[in-house]
Amino acid sequence: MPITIRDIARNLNLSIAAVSRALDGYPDISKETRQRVITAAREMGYVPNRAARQLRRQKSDAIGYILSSDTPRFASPFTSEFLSGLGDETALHPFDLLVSIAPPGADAEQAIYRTWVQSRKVDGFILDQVRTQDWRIRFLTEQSIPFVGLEHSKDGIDYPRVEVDNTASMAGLVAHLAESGFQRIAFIGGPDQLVISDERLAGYRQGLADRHMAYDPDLVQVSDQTSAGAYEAAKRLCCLPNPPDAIMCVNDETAFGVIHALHDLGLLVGKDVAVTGFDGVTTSAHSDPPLTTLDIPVYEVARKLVNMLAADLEHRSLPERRIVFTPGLLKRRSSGDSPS
Amino acid sequence: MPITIRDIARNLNLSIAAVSRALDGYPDISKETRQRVITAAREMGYVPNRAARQLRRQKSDAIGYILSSDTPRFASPFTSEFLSGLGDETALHPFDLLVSIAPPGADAEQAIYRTWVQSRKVDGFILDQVRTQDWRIRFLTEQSIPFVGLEHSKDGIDYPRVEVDNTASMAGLVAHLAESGFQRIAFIGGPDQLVISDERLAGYRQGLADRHMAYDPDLVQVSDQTSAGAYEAAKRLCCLPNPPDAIMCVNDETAFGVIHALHDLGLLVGKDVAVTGFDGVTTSAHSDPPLTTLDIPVYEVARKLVNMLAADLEHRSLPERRIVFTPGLLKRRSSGDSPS
DNA sequence: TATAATGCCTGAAACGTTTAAGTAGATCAA
DNA sequence: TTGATCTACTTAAACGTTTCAGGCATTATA
Repeated sequence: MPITIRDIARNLNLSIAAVSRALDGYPDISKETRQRVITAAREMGYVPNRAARQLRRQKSDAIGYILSSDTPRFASPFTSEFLSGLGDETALHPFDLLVSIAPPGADAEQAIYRTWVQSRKVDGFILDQVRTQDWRIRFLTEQSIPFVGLEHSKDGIDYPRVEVDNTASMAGLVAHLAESGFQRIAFIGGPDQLVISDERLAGYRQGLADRHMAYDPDLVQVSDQTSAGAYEAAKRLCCLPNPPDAIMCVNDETAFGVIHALHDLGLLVGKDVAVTGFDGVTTSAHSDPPLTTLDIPVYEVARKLVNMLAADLEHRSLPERRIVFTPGLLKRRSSGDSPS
Repeated sequence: MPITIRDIARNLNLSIAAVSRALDGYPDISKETRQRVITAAREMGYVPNRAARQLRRQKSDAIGYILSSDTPRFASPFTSEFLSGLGDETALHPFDLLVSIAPPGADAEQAIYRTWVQSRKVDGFILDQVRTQDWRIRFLTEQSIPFVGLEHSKDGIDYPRVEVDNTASMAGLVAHLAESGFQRIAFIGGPDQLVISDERLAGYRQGLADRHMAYDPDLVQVSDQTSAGAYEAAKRLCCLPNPPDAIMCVNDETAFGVIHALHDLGLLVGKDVAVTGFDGVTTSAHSDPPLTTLDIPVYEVARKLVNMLAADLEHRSLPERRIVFTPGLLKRRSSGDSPS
């Protein structure tokens, strides 16, 4: 039987209220009593019962992250780096991290968010894979549940968030490919509700325009951010009468699938066809060949998000409600650069 | 304000007890009443308050996984595949998954397990990175907290677990290297309290003995399962007066560090020096060159563990208290095999 | 000296469930 | 008719906290 506050009270001949207040540091308990309580608590190995505290305080001291079904898999390098940041940072705050997966289907996703909100399982949410129109953002705003997001939806709601400068950096990457001599540049995007798909595609188009290169709709494929999906998309591109000599991808995972497909087609990646990713996951440095990509510090981004949410939940004012990261261009062999 | 059982009771002119029992399916509620309750609950969007339920039932419906500080990082491929399995499988059960990280130091680790147990944060634990003498296993057994583990400690306690046939498979891998013509085989292990370090080293030694190859203690390095640590260990090995022509690693992460070091030393991996890993994480297929490794279905293993724990917590009897996986040998270019 | 203020503590209610124990009313056996 | 047995509920206590509203000394103020 775990020790309760009542045991301490009995031992010290105090009321449970006094013990509770002493532990919480209320000023109407004498210094001396507080000391006695604190040492007794430690000696007896007291740990507050979470459920009781939650029930009374009406909060859970937990933050939630629900993997969207748009996210390929729990195990994708992006997700794992992201989770890693979330986990490491939450550990530094008095919060728990609750992770789950939304079953596929919009209804199922709504159900799980609703349940978590209603059952007060968590006090706030971390959102990623934000969509241009995102019901989650409207829902949580309505319910006044704190949340932070990676990327900004177009719902016209201002929430604490981290953004990546997708458009400009993609345009820059187009320029890099063009300078390396690649002429016919394709793009494989993700599900098109996603903000990143939208913005990265926009950057691709802007990059082409900047260099006065023609935009060919045949060269734009929609995929699902998985390497399996990308494998198929790449094959479709290579079957075109006039196939591309460069394939830009919405994320690294997609790029890995493309590289795989090109290998299978006997094409030399970085020479016959350039490939680029987006995210700069650590494994991108170890692919064969190493992947040219736009590096976002995923781990840091995740930590920042937790930080923002924690500040919000603790009613500290946020230093910045909006943080913009500009990805760094990592030129590697997949776009023809010689090994460093 | 979320809907409570009390709101339903008021609406239907029933006692809260009746509503509670109706929802829980007790037989002393008439079919008809139960139906009314259930539909009302659905219509009103009732979701039970977890904290209240936990407090009353004295359980949390959550299972815990605390990353050991022996684990390199949240973001290692092994961990992420493992987490992925845990997450996917818990989602299929009426449990939450609570993940945290033990701060370094044995005391800090004890503190977090104690806190989780005492505060009843979770009903059971998943343990990995099991050590030959593992206080966690003794502690949880003492406290009668259910848990399952990956690998079996030598504490003489019988608990539900998944084991990998480390020794035999490592011995087999030695044979494969020897057959490929590698003569001087080194081994980089992990922290030596770990069961896997122990058993994989034993397998290495047995493999040498099987082929009547000499065991040279200089060729055995202890590292920390990270690629950074392995990088250093590999350099130490290569500086020996009589350096190895093959390096076997306790896990894939270690192998990645070794490959990196060999690249930097200008050695050709798979030709000058063979490298092998252990785990068969998905990224091992995409390293440069692809890694020869012993494949454990990490994802499946994690799911099995959750399954076992869930069965235990739900008082279903376990079909098997001990599951042994035999890793498959993936021969790839890092040990000299030509690309398939 | 009466009254107010202060310091330090207690009692009791509340959070939303679950569950043991109790109770009307109907049914049934003798 | 009496009492036993069911059925279908209700009452109330409990889980371990937090917190509101006092309350009793002691000290300060008028």
